[in-house]
Amino acid sequence: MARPLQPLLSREAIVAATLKIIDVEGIEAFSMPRLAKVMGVRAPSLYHHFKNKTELMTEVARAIMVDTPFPRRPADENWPDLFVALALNFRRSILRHRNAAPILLEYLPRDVLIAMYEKVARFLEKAGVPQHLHVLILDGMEKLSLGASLSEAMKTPESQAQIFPHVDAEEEPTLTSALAANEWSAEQIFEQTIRSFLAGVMQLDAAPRAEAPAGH
Amino acid sequence: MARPLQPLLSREAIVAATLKIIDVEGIEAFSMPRLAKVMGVRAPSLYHHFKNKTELMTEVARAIMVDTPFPRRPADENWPDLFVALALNFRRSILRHRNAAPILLEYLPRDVLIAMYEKVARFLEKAGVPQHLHVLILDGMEKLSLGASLSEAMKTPESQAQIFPHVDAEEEPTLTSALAANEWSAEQIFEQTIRSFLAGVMQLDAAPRAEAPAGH
DNA sequence: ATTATCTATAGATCTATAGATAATGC
DNA sequence: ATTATCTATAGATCTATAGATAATGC
Repeated sequence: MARPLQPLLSREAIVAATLKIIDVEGIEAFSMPRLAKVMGVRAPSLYHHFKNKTELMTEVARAIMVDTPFPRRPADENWPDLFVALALNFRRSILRHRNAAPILLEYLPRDVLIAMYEKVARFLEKAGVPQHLHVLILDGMEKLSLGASLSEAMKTPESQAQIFPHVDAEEEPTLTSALAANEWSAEQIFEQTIRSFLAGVMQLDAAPRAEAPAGH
Repeated sequence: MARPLQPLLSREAIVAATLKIIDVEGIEAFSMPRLAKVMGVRAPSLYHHFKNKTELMTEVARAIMVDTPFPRRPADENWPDLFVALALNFRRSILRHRNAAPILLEYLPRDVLIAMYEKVARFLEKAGVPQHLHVLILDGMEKLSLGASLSEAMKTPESQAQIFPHVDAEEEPTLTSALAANEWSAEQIFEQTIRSFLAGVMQLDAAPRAEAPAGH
């Protein structure tokens, strides 16, 4: 065919097709020839749009995170709600493409996150949260969101319902009864964890610090 | 050679050699022929000890986690110290083999973790931490430890010193000044995050709950 | 008989480049 | 001249199995 009348490929379409293959067939099903076949072209044509597979995967990881919605800002005194909402959106973005979790780990789009954190830091400032806590708060939220989402994403379909898979009532009686006493779903635990973390961080400021006994 | 006088291979030695290749040359350098060469045998001999690559990788992930030391138990009233110590040990285990992080994500040895959580749950019970909080505490610690360790492990050598890589002072002034105001190293933030989370969880119990107004 | 190696190899890919070709836009 | 496809292919692997072989242990 040589050059077609209308372009058959675009970076966006290639990224979308890549995600679709990974979502449906899993990450090991992906290859450039497989992608080409899905898009009705030959593999070398893909290299006209991406210089190599790494560049494509970088873009895929970005696509997973980039349209995580930034939540409506709550009233200043309810600032923790922003984190709950943002963390849940983050989690939802990752779980929408759970098969792609390893790609996200490898190609985590730092710049996308950083742009969000700048917005959040501005909000924290406006809400009167002491500046020396901002990095702790942002980093903690990132780690919790990543840990929760990635480990959730890697669960097998069978173990998706359970908080902790593979617990044996005989061998782990205490843990088994703790699980029975737990009142929350995985998502509720996630929310509660974020809220507890933030509440604990604020205690740091309420209590006098070694370097600066008075509050800020 | 056919059967040698002394066995050349063992599961332990194969796992150790696998980790060494991955540690030194990275995950993409690993293959069964490469492993065989390092061990001075031919690739098919490896299949006498592991039925396939997945079985080997499962064992590798297990080896990374399995000798995470369980910390000395602190006095009951200092129970959060157990989590700080355990989380740091967990983190250290992962960072000892940072190139293997993707394998750990894919083959997370649930049973190893579960055995630890049973021990921790027993300690929490003894220390008088309300049972309905145990799962929240364990899950939160797991997510924080995983998120922090995996994202730390994936950092490039250049960005390992920074809390947030790729922050631009022009584009992210608020975040930049928050970073300047941060007093902690990555490890200190990690410890502080764990402590804050646990402090926040305990507030849940101090405050009356909807279902059960009084404490437990 | 079982164990632990080997040789040989099926069979399936993959990534990426070189260079041809035809359509497009200046 | 540039763009977007194609054909052809170099070149490098990989995983895993079948079946041979020789040492071991009962």
